Amino acid sequence: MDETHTIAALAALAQPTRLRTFRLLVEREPDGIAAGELARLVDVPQNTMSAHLSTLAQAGLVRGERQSRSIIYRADLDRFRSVMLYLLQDCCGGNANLCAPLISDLTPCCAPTEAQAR
Amino acid sequence: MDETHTIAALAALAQPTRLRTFRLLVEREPDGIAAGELARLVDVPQNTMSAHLSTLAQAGLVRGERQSRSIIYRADLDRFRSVMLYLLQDCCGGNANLCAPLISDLTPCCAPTEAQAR
DNA sequence: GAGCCGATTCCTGAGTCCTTGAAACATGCC
DNA sequence: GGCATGTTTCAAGGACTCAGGAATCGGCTC
Repeated sequence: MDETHTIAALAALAQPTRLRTFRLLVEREPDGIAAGELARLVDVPQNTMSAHLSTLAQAGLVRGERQSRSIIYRADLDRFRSVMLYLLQDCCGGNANLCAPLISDLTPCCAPTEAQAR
Repeated sequence: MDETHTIAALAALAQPTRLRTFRLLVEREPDGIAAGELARLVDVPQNTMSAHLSTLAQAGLVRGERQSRSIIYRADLDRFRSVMLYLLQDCCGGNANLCAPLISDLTPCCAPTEAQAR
């Protein structure tokens, strides 16, 4: 994950329709949602949604897969996680105070299990 | 932290000069850096930097404080952290798999101490 | 093949962002 | 006051973004 990719991801998420869309897709992992249903859920025309999905896809945050007539979109959690990590990296390189409270806030809801810890 | 503020923060960071500037400020917490020195470090004209700093300030990510002739800018880590939390919230609300590896990646460098844990 | 449906592509007008020269403002020092 | 320094504000042009109507494409069913 480098600066260019991070900028693309941030720009992709810095737009109400796209942020909502992406959050819907994160919620619905790993099932995904069809493009048309996304348009309905977010209440925008299909072509508008298509343009936004293409932005998100270009940023690597979502991926679409054709399934008969529909195209099912899914969030790429790995990519999203690495964007977050890139942004939080600085804290490791000199400012542990940034991450520590964040981890504290995050841990109660979904602490890593033994199996997941590396 | 609501959607509007999050969008503003993401848009503010989704620009190379501003992202670099913000990361410099995070590194240099809690000392801060003067506007002019930031312009020199990032290699942009002073007025360009001033415009970017004003965007970052409007998003709540940085704050400037006059100190004699200079204006010292500092990153607002609390604000930044709450943006991150907003983005990661979904994982708590339905998708623990997103956060767990992130916590694992983050913990080695800066685990919360007893005093900081809530 | 004909028709339909889901999705994308093309296009265009309106709006916003980025940059930078020039001007203005604030502060400190003589 | 006069001047230098650090910073912001103003204005303008070029580039990019967003939304949605119209046309097009791909795939299914009959």
